Order: sequence, then structure tokens, then C-alpha cells
Amino acid sequence: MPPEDNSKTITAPSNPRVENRSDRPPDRENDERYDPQRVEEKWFRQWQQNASLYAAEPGSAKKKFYVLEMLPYPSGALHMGHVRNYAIGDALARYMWMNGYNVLHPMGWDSFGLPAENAAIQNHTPPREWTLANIANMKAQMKRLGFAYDWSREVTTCLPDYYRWNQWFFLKMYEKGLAYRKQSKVNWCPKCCTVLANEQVVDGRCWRHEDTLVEQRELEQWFLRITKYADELLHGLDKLEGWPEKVRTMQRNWIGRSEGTLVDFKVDGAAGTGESKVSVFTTRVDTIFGATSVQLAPEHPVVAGLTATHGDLRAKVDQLIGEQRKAKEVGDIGAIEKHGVNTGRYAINPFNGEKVPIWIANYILMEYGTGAIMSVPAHDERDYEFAKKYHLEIRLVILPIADDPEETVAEPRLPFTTTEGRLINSGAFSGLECDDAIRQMSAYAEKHRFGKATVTYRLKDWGISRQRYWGTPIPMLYCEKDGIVAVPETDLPVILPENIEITLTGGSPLGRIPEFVNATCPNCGGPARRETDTMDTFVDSSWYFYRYTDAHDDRAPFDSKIADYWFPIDQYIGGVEHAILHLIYSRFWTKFMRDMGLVQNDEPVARLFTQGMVIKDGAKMSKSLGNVVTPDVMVARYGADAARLYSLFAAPPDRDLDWQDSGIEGIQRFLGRVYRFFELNAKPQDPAWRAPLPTPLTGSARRLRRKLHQTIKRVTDDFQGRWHFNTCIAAIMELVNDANRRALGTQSTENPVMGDEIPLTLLADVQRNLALLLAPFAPYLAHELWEMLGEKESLLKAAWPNYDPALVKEDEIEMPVQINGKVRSHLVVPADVTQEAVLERALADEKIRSLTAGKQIVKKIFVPGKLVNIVVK
RNA sequence: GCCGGGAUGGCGAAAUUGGCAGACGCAGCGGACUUAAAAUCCGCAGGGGCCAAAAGCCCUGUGGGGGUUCGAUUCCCCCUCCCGGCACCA
Repeated sequence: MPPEDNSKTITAPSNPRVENRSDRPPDRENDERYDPQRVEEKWFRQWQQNASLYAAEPGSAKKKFYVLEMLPYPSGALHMGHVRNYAIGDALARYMWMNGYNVLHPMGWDSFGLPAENAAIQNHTPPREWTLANIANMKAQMKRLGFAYDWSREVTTCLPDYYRWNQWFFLKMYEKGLAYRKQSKVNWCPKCCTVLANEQVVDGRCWRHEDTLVEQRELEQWFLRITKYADELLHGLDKLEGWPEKVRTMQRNWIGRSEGTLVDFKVDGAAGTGESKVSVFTTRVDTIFGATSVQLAPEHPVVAGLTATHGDLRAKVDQLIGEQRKAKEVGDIGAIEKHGVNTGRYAINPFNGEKVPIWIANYILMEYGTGAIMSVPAHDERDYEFAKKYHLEIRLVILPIADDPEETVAEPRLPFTTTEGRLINSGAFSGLECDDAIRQMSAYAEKHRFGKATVTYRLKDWGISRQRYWGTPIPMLYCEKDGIVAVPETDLPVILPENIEITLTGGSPLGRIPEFVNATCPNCGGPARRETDTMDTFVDSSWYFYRYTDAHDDRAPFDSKIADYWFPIDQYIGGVEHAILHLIYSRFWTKFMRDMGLVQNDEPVARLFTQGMVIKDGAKMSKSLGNVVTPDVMVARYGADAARLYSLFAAPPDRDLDWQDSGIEGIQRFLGRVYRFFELNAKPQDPAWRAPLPTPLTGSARRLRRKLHQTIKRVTDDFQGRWHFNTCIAAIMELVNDANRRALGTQSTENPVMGDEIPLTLLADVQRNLALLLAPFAPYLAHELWEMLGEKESLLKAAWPNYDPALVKEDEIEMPVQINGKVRSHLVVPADVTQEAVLERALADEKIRSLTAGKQIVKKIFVPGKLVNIVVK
């Protein structure tokens, strides 16, 4: 063969690529090897020039689709987890565009938070400067990766035009009594020098510092009354069918609703202690006649009174407190050995007037319920264990229900903890079944004013005060005369001062800036001090996705009508690590906004998808393990398309993805194969390019057309139904391999297509569809291919391809013939073959005859289009 | 302890409604091209066995055990292990 000629034939006698390849320097302009840098930079420049390329259309008649990826914290650079997250969202956005939707696909920056302050301390860079530089860098990375965002709606939470609305919402909540200030025990991270929400404490440690134990401090804090919505947040989960069950379960656990009864026990001889009763919470008030002690948490308020006169008792209680703290630090409070001390005092059971001893025990937690329980050893495992240890009375008050009412019930094995039972030794309530008894006894307690049915939650109000600088200032004032005063709405925003010295000395940095702190009371005009704490950054992310719908509104956080058009978010995509923090706060925020009439939807997110992590060598990527793969390196080495395609191909999106460099090399090869296929076969100038297809189409061409339609169907189905991008891409690979071989006329045992010409029109059809199918996954290459086909209209405006169901069907299939469920032979039959025809041929098959000879045929099974099974004996 | 998700070749995975297990890709092996290499292309490939070899054929195989079925990766029961969440929650 000559070393090179420019005529590229459709059917080549052997392999033209091989000959054309070897003697070319790699940097020649017309080198066949796909150069992602050249192609991607070309399109990158074009896209840069058109700012409204991916803009959502306001007031469009099209059906809307709001696809959103969780906004990143601008840490400085993207990592592979981001790339995967955004590749999923981008594929979906592009797919929906191609399907004719009005797509909203915005991006923003969760840009308040501690790292900016830490960087400021370390490098003396102002947090704002540091943050904005990071944003610029990450934005450039996103653009280079080709993500199709509507940047005209970019939201940056650390800028006053955004955070002023945090302050506005805070004032609205304050008006409604949903924001309030109280003194409470709070979680304090000594490394962050600030308070943490309960949600930010993991196993007694700071969520940002796994090595740092959280301390308890008494502080005045601002809280948001999320518990007002506890029930709605819980029950709303049942309706969130588009959410992963896992996330819903996590939220249910977190809310931790528990129905029970509060019962007040009077403290015997309580004169002068101030606390004359102990309120206990129980889910099993039906067992109260079996209560043989009351157990208090060591930190329970009445403990001080009870131990006031006993020095050694106090010491023991302190010891118990120490043990609890230690156990919490280890994160294994369940494992500590139960023990306690008897106070020598008594409480009176209001149901039967009985005096029971009051103990203080290390397994009772002040944080849950009332911090006090009634101990019923016969019907609770922990109480049983405790009673055994200290030889407390164990009194049976529930018996299992006998199947036969005549039968006498044997005493159950203790502890007997189920509610399938009947009360005994319980005064007037004896004989009731447990469920009934709980209801009646709760009503009885309420009627006699010593208790009531109640619901407790694990969920606590959201403490949002942070003793940090880089956050939204809480718009409140403390006036000597008027006390706590809200900043008037007209004075918003309360601007976060800049150019300040940041140190980690504890206490709010803003408190050291007199110009900030000193203010005037709007009521009396007298001097007032500004609140110097800032808001938890989860406030920012609780409503940012509404701001995208109307990002430049300076009169309101957003326009309700516009938000109503876009909401709820049709698809939200992010990591499961936000299952309880961000995702529960933003549900709360939406409910609040609904109640103030700002939005109509009850829930912000209709469908939620949590993608798996990107790992390397079986471990999470981290600097300390040295297994970090950075997007910049991948883009430089393989191109953005390859990085994106690989992160979609290597695993289904909900599973963890183990990054392998050799895997992305495979993708690079694939992209090269696609490009070369087009180089050889894209000939829009050729008159044959748009010639009609011969009918009927036969042989290899017919098979190729069928493969094309099958591929469109598979990619569409997998995209829509299951989000299995990995199989979408596998299907496209199959089509490319098939088309390539057929177009080249390569001979193989599997594809004996030698000499069989493929009409150029069909190759044109295959190429057009290939470019369209690739568009959501590899936009750069897809655009380049589209251009190679001489298409004038932008690929972005092109419609997702359709397939013809008639052309998907196979003419002939290889049908397995089974004997007793085992494949013994194959028959090539028409796809719509009848049972009679195929059975006749199967039984005539030599192999089958030898296997059925001398046997009795019991049953013949025919599954149309699938198989034949002959059952013999 | 409770809840959720998993377990399929050397590796990532596929099998959508109970119907030929391992598509697609990686790594591997053989071949073509090349002086050679790289790149590219073609092919082989779960494990075991029969056969001189190949073609072919047989057995076996989806964490383990049982069941339903003509037929089970898929449905049911029991068990093991892994990942995630919650947890002396009263």
C-alpha cells in the first residue's frame, strides 16, 4: 500500500489506518490520532464567547426541568468526587435539553465557612480574597470540563447580595417566634473555637476534626425552632418517593420520634430542695405498677438537691458524670458497664402511692426524654440487668396472652419486653391488654394532673450561632434599655466588616471590632451592641436553590411566581454525607417559606440522587494516603471528555467508583476510535451522503441499521429509566465497534462481512446518531463530530434521536434448545418462529434426538423469542 | 440490638419481566503492521475435564445451605461476611 493517500474509502480491502499511520509525525496538523487538547480547546473558546449558551428561558411554554448538583465549598480546586457529581448532572441537563425541556442548571458557591479563616491565619490572606480566588479557579476548572451551567444565575453565598437574605429570613423567623435566644449547653469544638450543631457532632467529635473531642459549654445561643416542624418533616418523608430509602431512613432516625407518657413522681420529703418532683418519660406506662425504682441521669437538676447534704454521694455522682463523658468521647456509650448509686431518698409512684428508691445511674442520659426514668426490671432489659446487679425487686406485671383463654399462662422468661401481653397486679388496670392500658393510663394521668401522653424527638432545635468571623452576621442588637432588638429590615444587610485581624483566640472575632459592635438602638436611639456571632453556614445552603430562580432580585430573596414555576427541583444530585444536615435543614426552610406564603411547594426536592464516592485502591482519596487523582492532571493528560466519560462508565452512579488510570486509558482509546471512524467516513460533500437507502436493505447494512436502532433504544431506556450511564456508554461502544468493522469490511469469524458494501447514507445516519448519543457524556467530541458531519445547527439545539421499533427487531435469532433446563443445542430460526415450527426442528436436531432417544417427553416449553425446553424422563 | 445497601472471572462491571451468566471495559495471552518499539488493528480468554492436537463434547460455577419452578444471579426461608446509618433513646 502507498504510505498515504487522501481518499478514504468506505470499504477498504484491508486496514487503511495501519498504512496511514506509521510515518506521520505526531504533531502534524492532519494527524489522524485524536488530540483532545486541540479539539477541546477549540470548542472551549467558542463556548466561552457565548455567555447565554446554557441559559434557562424565563416564561417559556416548554416543560421545565430543574436539575441541580449540590453547590461546592470553594476549597481551592475540584476533586474527582466533584467531577463525578457534575458529570451526572450535566449529562442529565444536556439530555433534557435535547428532549425539548426548558432546563435550569445553575451553579454556585457555598462560600462562607471556617477554612477561609484558617487560611487567613496561616497566610494572612483576607478570607474574602482567598475565597474569591478559589472560586475563580474552580469556575475555570468547571468551564474547562465543559459543564453546561447557566452562569448568569451564579450564587455566591458570602456576598452581601446573598447573605442579606439570610438576615432577612432570620428576622422573619424572629417575628414568628421561630428564632429565639436561650442559654443552653452547647457543643464546643476547641479547634474550630466555635459551637457546633448537634448534627455536626459525630461520635462525640467535631465533624471537621475527627481527632477533636467536642466539649460542652453553657452559652447564650440563637436557635431556630425546627422542632415545630418535626412531625411534618417526619411524615413528609413517606411522600418523598423519589428519594433513596437510605436517606429517608437516616432522616427518620435523626428525627427520632417516640410516643410515650410523662409521669410525675413526687420526691418524698422534698421540702426545701426546690425540686419536689421528678418527671419521667416512658413508652411503657402500662408497666408502671412494676416500677421498683426511679433512675436519674447524673446531670439531672434534682441531683444537686438530693446530694447537697451528702459529700460522698456527690463525689460518686461526679464519678458517674466523668464515666459518661469518657464513654461519649470514645463514642461507645452503649458499652459502658451499668452502675449507679442509691440516694437513699424515695419517689412516690402516683398510680399506686408506692415509695420507690431514687437511684442515680450512669446509663441515663440527660439529653434524652426528661433525663429520668422509672425502672421496671421485669419488662425492660437494661432495668433487668441493673436490678440483678443491685438486687432490686423484680415485679412481674405483664403476662403473655394465651392462645386459649382457658389455659393458664406460664410465667414468661424475664425480662418480658413485648407489648403482646395482659396486665396483672396493676390495680384497676389489671386485665387490660398493653396497648389499651397505655392509652387508658395516659388519660388517667392527665385527668389526675400528674402526667400526660406525649411525643419526644431526638431532633433538637437548630443552634445557629457561631463564634466565627466568616459568616452571615446575625442581625440583632442588644440595647441597655430595650434589651434584645432586631435590626430593622430597612437597615439590612448588616455588612460583614473586612480587613480585620483574625486569630483563633476564642470568642467572636467581630467582638473585637468596635466600629462593628457599637451601634444605635432603633427603638430608643441609645447605644446598643451588635450581636457578634455569625450564622451556621448551613443557613446559606438551606435556600440557595430558590435564589437561582431569580438570582439578581434586590427587593426579595426571589420572586414567588418565578420560584413556583421552577419548584420543586426535579432532580437533585449530591453525596449522601448531606443526608441529615443540609437535606433536613432545607426541608425545614421550605416549610417555613411556605407558611409565610413565599412558596407553594411543601418540599424543595422531588427526586434526590446520592452518588457513590470516588475511591482509589480501595480507599477514599486523601492527601495523607497519597492516592489523590486531580481533575487538572486528568484533563491535561486525557481531556475533559475522557475524565467525564470514565467517571460515568466505570460504575453505576450510585455505587462507589474505584479510580483506575488504566481504565481512563481505555476510554481514551474509545474516543480515538470514534474520531477515526468519523475521519474515515464523514463525507458530507459526497452526493451519496444523502442518497436514499436501498430497499429492502440486506446483509451487513441491514444488520448495522438494526444495531443502530437497538443502540438508540438501549441508551434511551437506560438513561431514562435507570440512570445506568455505564450501560449507555457500553452500548455506544458496541455500536462503534460494530460500525467500524462493517465499514472497514474487516473479516472475522463473528462478522463475515467482507466485501459487503455499506451505503454511505447509512454511515451518515450512524454518525449523526452517534454524535447525538455521545452529546450528554462527551460534549467536546460530540460537537467536533457534529461539525465534521457538516451540520449547521448547533448540537445543543439538536433533538435526542428516535428509534424505529420495527427496525429494532431481529430477523433471525439463535434459539437455545434445552433438555431439562440445560442448553444442548442451538437453532437459527426466524425471530417470530411458531412453537410448532421450532419444536419440529428441535426434535429433528441430531443432538437433541440422541439425548431424547429412549426417553419419555414429559413436557415441551416454548418461550417466544427466547428458548425451547424439552423435559424428558 | 434496629434500619438500609451489598457479595457475580485476575479487576471495574452486565444480565431491565424467572429464560443461553460474564455484555462493555481494564489487565493478560496470541497474531498482523514495524528493523524494533510505541500506537493501531484482528483474535483468544470463568474454572475443571475428555482428546496427540484442534474442532467438538461433558462436568461445574453468581458468598454458604435449603426451597419453589421445566428453568433461579433474579422469587421464598435460614446463615456468613462487608459497607453505611442509628443506638443504654427509656
